[in-house]
Amino acid sequence: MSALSLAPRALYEEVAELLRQRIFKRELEPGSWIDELKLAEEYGISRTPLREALKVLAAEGLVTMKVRRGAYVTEVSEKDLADVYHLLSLLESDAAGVVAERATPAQRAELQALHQALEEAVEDRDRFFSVNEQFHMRLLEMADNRFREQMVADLRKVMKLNRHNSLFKTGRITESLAEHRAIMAALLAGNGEQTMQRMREHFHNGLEAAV
Amino acid sequence: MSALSLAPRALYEEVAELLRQRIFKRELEPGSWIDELKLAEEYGISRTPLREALKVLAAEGLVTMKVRRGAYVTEVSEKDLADVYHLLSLLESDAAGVVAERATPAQRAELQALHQALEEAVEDRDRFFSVNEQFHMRLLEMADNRFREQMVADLRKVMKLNRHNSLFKTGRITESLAEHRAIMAALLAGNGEQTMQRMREHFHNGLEAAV
DNA sequence: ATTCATAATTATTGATGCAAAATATTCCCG
DNA sequence: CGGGAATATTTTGCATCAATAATTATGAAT
Repeated sequence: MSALSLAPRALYEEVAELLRQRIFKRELEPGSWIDELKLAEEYGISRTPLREALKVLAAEGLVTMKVRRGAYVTEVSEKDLADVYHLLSLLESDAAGVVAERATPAQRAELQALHQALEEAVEDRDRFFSVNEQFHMRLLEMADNRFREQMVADLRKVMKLNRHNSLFKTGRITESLAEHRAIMAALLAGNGEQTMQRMREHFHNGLEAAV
Repeated sequence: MSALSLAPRALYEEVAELLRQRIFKRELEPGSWIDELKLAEEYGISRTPLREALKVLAAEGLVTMKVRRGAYVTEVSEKDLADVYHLLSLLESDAAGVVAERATPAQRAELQALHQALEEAVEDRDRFFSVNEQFHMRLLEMADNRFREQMVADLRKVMKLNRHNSLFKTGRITESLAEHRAIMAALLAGNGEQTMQRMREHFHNGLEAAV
């Protein structure tokens, strides 16, 4: 148990994070009812902060509140996943286009460095995914739109409700890298339209067949 | 006061709606602190449902929670408004493109009818805006992506925090109508790309100079 | 035996109370 | 008279308690 925290969050925030983890780990299964009393006892807290945490999670789309029937872990259909993925593609592609047109030289260099790290991680699966994640993250931050960042974060959480925990097809590192290379070229050239288009294709190719 | 409601919402939902209205009416000003105790007394309720309502509003971006310092009405900067507008344009344009490609004949007819109503409302300002709102609403619904609908709804709420309550420039009904006509033509032709492009331009032209 | 109604149990929702923390105020000292 | 520390007040945040609504179980009647 982490005794001290530098930025002391409210209890309901802590609980929200704990519940998120349990939902992603499928300890709390989609569609199942969330027993407030049991969880409150389990965490040794009262039901008040737990209820507040559930409201936060409901806003994120992770749980669904039914009037007078409590909270349920959200069930995502195949269509839901496709819808969410479509929006992620739209938002992140646009972000890439914006960055291509507006990024400072320092930012371009940073992305280039991340891309280089990606090239060098081709042998190391885990590292590749980790650096890839970092790249998308930084790109999003550089697009400098907090509302988009929040939306993408929420959409990604919904994506994690899926039993296939990865957003992307496995075993296409080589193709993915080639696409990344093309994206970087357009981005460094400052071509927003092309960057956006290539990022969109990258997403399209990366879509897990699912099911 | 409506005595009976078919779908009885929870108290915190009712309160959330009341607070939304007060925020939009600027009775609660952006940046100002929200006095839980005073509001609870005013509504004759306890702090518990009020606190839950505030969490919902925080998720929508209307209020901002500060640890151990309570809730504040969110302040939106000019940049925030531009960012939100950019995302609305992105999401709604894409929706239009999707509808152009996937709409059923019946849906196309419905949009056509709405457009016709718009043409006929050119003399009546209020009616024009109302029908226009309806058109965008139905289009969004037809795109059939509940996550997008939720996001657009939230973004529009943030937009309403602005003191200029309208999203669009005033006194450009003629131009707006011409753009709508062009959008409809592309939509009825089933040309998704063109519909999207024209909707994006429509948004671009409609952006209030703000400030 | 099956169905409908009523009662009992269970769980959610709202109210109240208490403790900790942050801010404002006051008092004392330089 | 000004600055800083200590105290007091205000307010958040969590816990406990009460009430309302829903579901399930039980019993009676057809």
